[in-house]
Amino acid sequence: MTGRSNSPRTIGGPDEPIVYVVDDDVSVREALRNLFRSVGLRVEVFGSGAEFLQSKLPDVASCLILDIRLPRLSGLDFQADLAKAGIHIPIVFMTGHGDIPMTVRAMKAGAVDFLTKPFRDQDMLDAVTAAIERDRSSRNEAKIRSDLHALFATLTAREREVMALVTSGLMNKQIAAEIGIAEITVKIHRGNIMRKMAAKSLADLVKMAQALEIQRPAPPQ
Amino acid sequence: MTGRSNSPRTIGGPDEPIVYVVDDDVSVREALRNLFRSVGLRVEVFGSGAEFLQSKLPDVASCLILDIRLPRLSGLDFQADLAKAGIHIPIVFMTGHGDIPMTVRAMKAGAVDFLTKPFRDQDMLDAVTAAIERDRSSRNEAKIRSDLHALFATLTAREREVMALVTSGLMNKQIAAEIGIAEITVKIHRGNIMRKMAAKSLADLVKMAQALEIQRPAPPQ
DNA sequence: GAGAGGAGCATACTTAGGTTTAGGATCAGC
DNA sequence: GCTGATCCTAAACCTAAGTATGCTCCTCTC
Repeated sequence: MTGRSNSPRTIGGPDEPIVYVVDDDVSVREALRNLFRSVGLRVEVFGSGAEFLQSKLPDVASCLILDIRLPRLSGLDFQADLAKAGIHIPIVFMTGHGDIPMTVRAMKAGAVDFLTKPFRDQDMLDAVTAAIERDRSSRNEAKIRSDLHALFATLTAREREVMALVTSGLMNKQIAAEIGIAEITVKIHRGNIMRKMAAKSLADLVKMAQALEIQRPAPPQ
Repeated sequence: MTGRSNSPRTIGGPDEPIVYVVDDDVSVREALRNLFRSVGLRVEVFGSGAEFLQSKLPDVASCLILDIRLPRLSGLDFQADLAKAGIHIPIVFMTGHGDIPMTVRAMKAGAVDFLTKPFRDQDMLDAVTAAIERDRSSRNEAKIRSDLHALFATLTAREREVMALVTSGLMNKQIAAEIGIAEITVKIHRGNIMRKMAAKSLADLVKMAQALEIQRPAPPQ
């Protein structure tokens, strides 16, 4: 329930998911645009991967419909380029004449689905629904991690060191011995860490350390 | 480095990975048997899925090579049956005449690879190597979870309840108020929990609770 | 060269966590 | 009816954690 509207035709709201279509065939683009608009999805179409890359991508759940056979750059190579560029968007491939190795490569690289033309409208809609749902949850997780990283970034080097040791289960006195400072100083750092990370309890901090994949630094030798 | 032998031909050791081959064509079975043995892999071959199910599977890293077109039960259906039966083994499919929808279905269901006949020996070996590696790490994780569950099973109902509240970050007095007992009793439970779970610190216990996916029980209303 | 920020330490104090000892109450199973 | 397990509690005691005040020293920046 996103509220704000009961209409399935709500298009263009700031939080509405977007379907990007990249295909060199204008008739395919228009057919897909109509299909997605008919179910109330916001659509952006492009004639090439380059065009898609030049557009700015709003920060909302989205997915990409890609023809495997694009004129300049194949869909598979474009998928690889996106991954290298750090753009993670669920991809649904379409193909008129694909083969199994292509399919395997695409799926191994994380494609959501791989549809053969002609496909049923419902199959495409199902794939897009799954893709957007996948993007929604991965965006959620990314948001949580990034918020946590922002807090972690406010820690000083010493505080990070102490945080790793605290969340690995060491007592203050052990930490003090390990890094060669007084126990009282560890307590001060620890208090600062809790405040800066907005942790309400040690359990909280341990979970944050887990999410941040903070490792206890190996002691020298 | 598994040690014990420098020979790549070590076959049949108790910790050696196993490749299972299920194909109704005896010549395919023998060709694959020879291929895998030539690189020192232990192999078991079967003419049907039923035969494979009747054999006992040792607890070592393994993978399954499956023809998509089996006489009685298709490879895809067999894959689904294995999943339903709780048998999780990485599958490498082979096909002489598969299509893209089959490939997509197999990959979505977790297949490691999907090779078209005739395939190059090296492609099969690469797929098997990846599959066994996947099984090895998933077995490792499963082992850790199961050991943890065994410890958790020794806790009484009350201890589990307290563990959930402790690892959610509540103080002893808050836990006592929440479940209506004295703080001293919470401390006793807590001590028992630490001992039974073999946790060396609270941080340790929190990580265990995370791995066990223990949720704090919702307070009534 | 003044100020800010980080790191460190001491003293003093409060609260939280944890153990031991010693019980009482309930319930299942033999 | 006895035994063992579980749950609960109290008193006494000790250790760990956390906070506040006040100070030194160093380094980087304006």
